[in-house]
Amino acid sequence: MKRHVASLLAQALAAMREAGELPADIELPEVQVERARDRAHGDYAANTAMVLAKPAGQKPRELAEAMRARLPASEAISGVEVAGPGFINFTLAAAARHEAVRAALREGPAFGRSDVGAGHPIHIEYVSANPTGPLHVGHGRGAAFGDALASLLEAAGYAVHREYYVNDAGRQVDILAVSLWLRYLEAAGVAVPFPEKGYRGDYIVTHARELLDADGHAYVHGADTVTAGLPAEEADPEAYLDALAARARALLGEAAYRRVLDFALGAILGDIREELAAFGIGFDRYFSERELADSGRIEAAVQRLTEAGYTYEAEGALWFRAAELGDDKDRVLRRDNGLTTYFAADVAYHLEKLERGFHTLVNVWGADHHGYVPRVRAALQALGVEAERLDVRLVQFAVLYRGGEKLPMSTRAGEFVTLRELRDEVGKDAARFFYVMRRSEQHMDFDLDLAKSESADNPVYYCQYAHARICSVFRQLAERGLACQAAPDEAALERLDTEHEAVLLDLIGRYPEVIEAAAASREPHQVAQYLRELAAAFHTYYNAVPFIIDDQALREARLTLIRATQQVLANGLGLLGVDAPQSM
RNA sequence: GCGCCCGUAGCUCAAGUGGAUAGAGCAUCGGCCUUCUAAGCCGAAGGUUGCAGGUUCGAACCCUGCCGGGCGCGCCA
Repeated sequence: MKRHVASLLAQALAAMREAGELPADIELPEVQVERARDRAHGDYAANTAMVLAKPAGQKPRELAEAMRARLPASEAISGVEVAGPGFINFTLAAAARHEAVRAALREGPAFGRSDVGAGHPIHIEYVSANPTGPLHVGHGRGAAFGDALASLLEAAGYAVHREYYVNDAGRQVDILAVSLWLRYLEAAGVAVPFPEKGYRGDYIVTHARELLDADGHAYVHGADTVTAGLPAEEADPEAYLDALAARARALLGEAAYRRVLDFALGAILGDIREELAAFGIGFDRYFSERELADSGRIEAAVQRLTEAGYTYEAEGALWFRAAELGDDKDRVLRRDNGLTTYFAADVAYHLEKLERGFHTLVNVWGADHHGYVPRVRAALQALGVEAERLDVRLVQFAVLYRGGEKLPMSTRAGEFVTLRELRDEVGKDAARFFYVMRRSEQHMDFDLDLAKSESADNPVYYCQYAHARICSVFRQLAERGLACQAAPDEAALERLDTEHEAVLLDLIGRYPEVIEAAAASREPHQVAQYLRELAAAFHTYYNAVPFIIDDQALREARLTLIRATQQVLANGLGLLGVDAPQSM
């Protein structure tokens, strides 16, 4: 519809130029049509006349009037007015307004979906939490946001691939293996002091026992053998930990060490996947950093940067000239000990994604990684990749509140709240809705009490209740031995003449545009915001107007309207990963 | 110190990405009410969009400088 209005305007402009009402030498602007913010301004508004006023050397309002005179007639438009500083406002004909309701019921779950993405392959990476411990509430927001965004892009017609990048290589994984091994020794009765910087969580103890159950005492060594000759921990806890890891590898041998490491990774990744599944999130692929390294792609990526002339050696390391491409400083690709950096792996990963055929890459990262964006951008740029192909969405952490008190959150002290705990407390639906209710870059306060409350104050509850309430109306209808007999296309929607109904009709008609706009700007919160508006409009309607009335034609018109509302609520909530319950 | 993000009603946040009179929900105040679903419904009040300049027909949005908050500034991942 928006496009239809825009094309009418474009035709008007062309006609004006043809008639000599516009200078032939000026460039015609791209016609912008938007939804009128105020219903008193009709349904759609165009600012074309104001944009054109200056180059055309005419007054905006006069220009608008001239355009109005040249507009082709359209069945969908019942009125055109010039208002304010020079807006051209369009009012939809009733039939066009009703079409949205009929389309919602005809298309069902597909209503709101479009093909603007044209099947364009798009890769979206999110969560990607290190496999060294359970997901916490910081990951939760990235998970909810990333998944909603992926669904949104799908709804807009993109071929979406969801991926989780697993950092299963490098030092932290060795520390994980050592941590688990030490807990395993404890479980087997060998007491080795647990290092300060090891992973101290209970989950390590649990999985260590599982390893003992599975493999028996195969990896047991005496406490003295484990610690003999290691540097003092007090002097340098990190160096001690590395020495301990080296010792584990030496004592166990490569195969057994690898077994312990893989067991630890598998167990923790299993926990993570389980939690994500309970959170309603699944990935098309878990991409292993280790496989990336084994495939030689990291070396290849470094090589390509070198061939492109963007590397140099200094202080024993290989550097990438990031500063030439907008970063603050140059970055190390290969350390003086010969190992490649995390950054090098990430360059390789991004290249690999592009080679898989994804034209657009979306990365959902925690906002604490923002300093990392310029160097990745720089690397892609150095390899000739257009900057627009990578979109990094930064997600701020949420601060939890309970009873008006801020919950302490410190990863170092190990007192982080896990996603599991959050879900146990407020439920999947509330958690997911709250997480995506705000713009991702916005710092956000997460009120646990509100999320839990079963009241209209709770936005999730409010939206879900609207859906359940409509279901309930139809149950009531059946109990009275009635059914909505009119097919959507036959319902007498012209009988809907209250302001409440006008608002609902308007909102339903806007849904496809909301999806398209939210996908284009990659902002799922627009959908959440819209759903609150829709639910509010429905509840107000419900309170003001009875549905189950004697006048059959009017009754069925109203039932058709709320059935369409129900469909849109279900579709929108579905995009956000929130259930639309039949009853509450 | 440098860089990025943020600053909107008492509180939590929107504002279709430069449009018309900056909107919701809590909380506050004033009425009503006990209904297809019940935890209510209707209305009012609440603002120099951190401050000061600038850009233009038009700025919460773009530019500059301050103020305040968050994060980042490893040959860690």
